[in-house]
Amino acid sequence: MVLPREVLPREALAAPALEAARALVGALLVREPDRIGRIVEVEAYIGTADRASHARFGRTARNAVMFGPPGVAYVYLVYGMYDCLNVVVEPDGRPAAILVRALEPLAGLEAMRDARRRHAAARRRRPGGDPGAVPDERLASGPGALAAAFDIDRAMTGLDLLDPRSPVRLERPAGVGERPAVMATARGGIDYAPEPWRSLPWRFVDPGSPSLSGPPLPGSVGRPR
DNA sequence: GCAAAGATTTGCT
DNA sequence: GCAAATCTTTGCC
Repeated sequence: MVLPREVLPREALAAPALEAARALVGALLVREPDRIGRIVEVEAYIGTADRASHARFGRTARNAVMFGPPGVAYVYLVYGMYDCLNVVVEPDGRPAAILVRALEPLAGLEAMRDARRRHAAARRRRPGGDPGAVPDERLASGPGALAAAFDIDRAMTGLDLLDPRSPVRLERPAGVGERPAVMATARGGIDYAPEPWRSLPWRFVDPGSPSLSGPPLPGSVGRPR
């Protein structure tokens, strides 16, 4: 991208999870050598009491990194098919993670399209559709699609996303940048969780983005995204 | 050791 | 709007 960038400061992610989540909206996800996306949708999963969080069973082999220091990647496989990228937040010892649900593609769109096609072909079950045919702005809309477009998988769990040498990094435009307006809504895909967890407004989006996943925002016009 | 369910996506009815 | 695809993680016997 044209503008100068800098790695996100770790303090922004050591903050309480809801603050860290807001700070991630508008940040950049960089995938070496050529892919960049602007984060426009995230969800927070906080503590062992959150009945929607993987940390609700306490510390296990899978979620161990959630209990570690902030800025580290936690990638898990969902429904046996899709990898999902989380950013560990809050200080060491407190289990919290932010699920990165959607990006606005900024650079490397062809690489994203190729990666989507490659991952779809690997799951050679269903004939028909071509995931590489989605419009540019939807190449990384949804956590599974995002991980596919950026070639992110479970082997990257534990990777420091704030290390300038990491192949996947969190950055931001350098200098004094205006941050986007952020809207809070309920999290999705957690019908298994009881109230109040199911309805907590722990999903944060840039409401102006054409790259959001899921149903239309409350109050938005019924135009398709 | 086995059964159940899941932080999703896609295509078809 | 609904259901299938797919396999790891977790819980319970």
